Amino acid sequence: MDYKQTLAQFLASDKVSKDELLPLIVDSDGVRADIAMPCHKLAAKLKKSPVMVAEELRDCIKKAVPEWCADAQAVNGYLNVFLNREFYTRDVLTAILQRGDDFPAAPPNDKTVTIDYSSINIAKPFHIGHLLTTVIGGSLRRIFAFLGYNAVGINHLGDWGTQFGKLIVAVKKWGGGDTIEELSRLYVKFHEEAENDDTLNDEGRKWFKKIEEGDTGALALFRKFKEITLKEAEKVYKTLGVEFDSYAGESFYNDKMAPVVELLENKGLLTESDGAKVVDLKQYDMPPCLILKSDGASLYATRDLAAAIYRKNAYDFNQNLYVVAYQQNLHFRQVFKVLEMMGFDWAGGCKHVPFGMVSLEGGGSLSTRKGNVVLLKDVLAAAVEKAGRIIEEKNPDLEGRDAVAKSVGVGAVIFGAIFNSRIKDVSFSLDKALSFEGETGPYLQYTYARCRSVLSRGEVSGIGYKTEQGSIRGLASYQVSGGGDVCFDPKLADELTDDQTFEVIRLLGGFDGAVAEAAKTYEPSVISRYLMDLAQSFNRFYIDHRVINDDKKMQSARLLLTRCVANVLKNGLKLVLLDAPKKM
RNA sequence: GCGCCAGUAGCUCAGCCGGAUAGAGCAUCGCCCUUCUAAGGCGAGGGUCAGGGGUUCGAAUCCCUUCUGGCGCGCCA
Repeated sequence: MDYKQTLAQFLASDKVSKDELLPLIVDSDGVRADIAMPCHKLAAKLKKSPVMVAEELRDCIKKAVPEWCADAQAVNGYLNVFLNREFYTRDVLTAILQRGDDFPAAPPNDKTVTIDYSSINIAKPFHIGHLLTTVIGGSLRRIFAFLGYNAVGINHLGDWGTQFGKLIVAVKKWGGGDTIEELSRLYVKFHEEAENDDTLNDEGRKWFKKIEEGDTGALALFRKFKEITLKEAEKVYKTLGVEFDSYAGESFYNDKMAPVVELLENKGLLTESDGAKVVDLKQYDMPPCLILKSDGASLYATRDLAAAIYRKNAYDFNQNLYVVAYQQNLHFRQVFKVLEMMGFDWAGGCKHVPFGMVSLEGGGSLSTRKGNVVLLKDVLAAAVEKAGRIIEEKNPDLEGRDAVAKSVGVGAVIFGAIFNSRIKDVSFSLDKALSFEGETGPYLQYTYARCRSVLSRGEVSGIGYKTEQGSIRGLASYQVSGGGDVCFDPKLADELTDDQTFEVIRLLGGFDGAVAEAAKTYEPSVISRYLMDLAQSFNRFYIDHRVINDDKKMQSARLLLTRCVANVLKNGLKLVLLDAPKKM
């Protein structure tokens, strides 16, 4: 529903092309105009005054007012255009209703995007530091899938390294290690003890070597750690609604790094430096990228190179995204540059999607080694518990209250993580994570439930609805097209033209733009913000406009609008991982 | 020291590919449930858009610079 396009097309002439005009046209505030064009740039080009240009364009519209346009004015060098509200309303509402209650994904576009997110470490607890990458990545996966991409979610597990040797030492010495909590305690204890006893570290290294060599005992323990961790993590993923297509992590790439090193060698990219093998990046103003340690062992970058190449071969991606904290900015710039130097033309499709740092309120930093963590499952449990209490208080008879409490509580936590731009640092506050008022997930869910509540009444008395049985009540002349079970009667549009109502409709028309923008910028928050605007606007409409009333035509119009808001909210919420309960 | 990122209301943040009066939420204060869910709505107060230059008809937005904060800069990931 982008009428800027339409306007640009309309105004295009042999003097100015559509493409020149389009970037000049802006959304306006709905009062001075719906869409507007400051004419100063154009005036300079045409060597006329902006006032004159605006007037000429206005006259051009006035001469033959197109059906989508209501009025055009020239004010101080601005061309102000008002949309024909009825026309716009018909356009927008019809399109939304045709998509049905569950918007279908766009047809496949033959493009693949791989997304690396969450990427937890084995034998470490799932804490709030992992929340951002997990939900941002999970949301991006849904957004790209919705847009018709083949979206591949990859959990690049941290399942390799000396820490597993250390854990084995701890298990052998102190026992336990059968649950994630025990593993986490052992990990902390090990580091405490190792402070005074360095031989522990040596033993840890020895045990890790055994894992590498395939020692059955060591391997069995290692696998157990992995199993325990994944089982626990999968519970959290299920709660969050986050999914993966692959769990290929560090251990998966063990046998895939040697060929990469060889390739680097053959291309003459490796140089020796203090005993280590590096790729020099001086000409790109970056420090060298370490490929092999002086003892010949591989490094982080080596693994990421191997993983990127593997992903290209396995998935043939067009875009390869890494949802990883911004601390690793330099690392990814180096890796991508090395890929480019290796001659992979797809290196440009690799993108780091950075996000901010999570710290604990009061200044503490998260540290697994010190045991200074807030477990995600605890936060989620607290949120669900609180949601349950509120339901108990406000709506004790609610059916399925446990499920609703879960949707709302979890929704609050997820939404809190996905509402701000990725790049912002976060000081984690439980109070804020458990906030259900104002700009929160529950606010959106509440608005949706409010819509459903109205609709459940409207379906009894309204026209314009398909009943449960499938007949269309009072709609003999209406045509149903597309996937929706409801259609919009064009005659109803004149009931929805007041400012407050039209503002809701304007916002409804912006849904696809918001989703596209979110994908383009890898920012799920664009969608969260959009939904917030829509919900706020609907709530204002709701307070001032009674939907269920005696004027059946007006009621139908408002019911259909409410239906559209509900559907956009529900489908938008899905893209940012939130459920939309019908009642709460 | 060098590099990257950030600095907008008391707090958390939108707005940043230049446009006409800088917007939300939280917090504070005051209103609105005998009509569709008050997890809601309305109103009030609160801003040198970190400071200073510059470009432009027009700058929170672009450029330069200073300050403040975060992060990174070789054998961890």
